[in-house]
Amino acid sequence: MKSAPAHQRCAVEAALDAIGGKWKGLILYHLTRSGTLRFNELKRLLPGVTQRMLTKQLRELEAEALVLRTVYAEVPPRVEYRLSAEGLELRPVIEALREWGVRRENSRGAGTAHAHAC
Amino acid sequence: MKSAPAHQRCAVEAALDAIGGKWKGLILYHLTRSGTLRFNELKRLLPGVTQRMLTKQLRELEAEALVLRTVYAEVPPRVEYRLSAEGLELRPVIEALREWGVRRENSRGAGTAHAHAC
DNA sequence: CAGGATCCCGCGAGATACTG
DNA sequence: CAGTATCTCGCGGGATCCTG
Repeated sequence: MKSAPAHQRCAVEAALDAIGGKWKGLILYHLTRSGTLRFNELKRLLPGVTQRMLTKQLRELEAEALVLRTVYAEVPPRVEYRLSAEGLELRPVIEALREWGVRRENSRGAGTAHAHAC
Repeated sequence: MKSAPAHQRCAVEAALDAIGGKWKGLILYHLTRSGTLRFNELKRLLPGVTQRMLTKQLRELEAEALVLRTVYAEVPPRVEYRLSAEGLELRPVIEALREWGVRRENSRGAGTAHAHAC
């Protein structure tokens, strides 16, 4: 737990603290789409992320109880990540954000073609 | 021609790029609530932000066409910030985020009293 | 009041090597 | 495969001073 700055935090501030990390938004987005993802699957979906950063972001999301981590005692090891109940409640937020992004994308390059990789 | 990163950016990625800065979420939130805010008003609403950072974040939001900046030729100078039409369309996102934050806040400290400063 | 210009430091984050 | 452990560097961002 982090030391509170003794400042009256509003809900939006707290929310942004929980999901505002560099890769957290995208991680949550991909988990809402895929349901369950292994470490390397997630890594492939996040172009440019390093293992170190991905691990760190996942650990923080886990600490916020937004993401669940399941380790299977196998060889080779398998670790799966999925949203917790609390994390699933972020879906409306993510969906609204996605819709905004799509509308924005369309109203910009009004003529050009659009391919969606994700 | 630029060397293409050859990576297909999705709408969510682009959206997070636009509003993912350190203070941008909170700035947008306060602008949705207040409609119009002067520089120092905004600064007071963001505890811990420095002028430098606030200026930088506002400039970036302006460059993304999410925030409009109006300068009044007065003495002392007055500068007002408000959301553009495109920025206003973020309201559903921000509102969904706020609701999530409030629900989360309540389900955590289930017994304790809650005062809302903002 | 609303910034711009400078200086400067810490740590965020990349690269690499190693491991259960 | 899914991570830790180190070392390292750059720049994000704070502090301070100046100005229209």
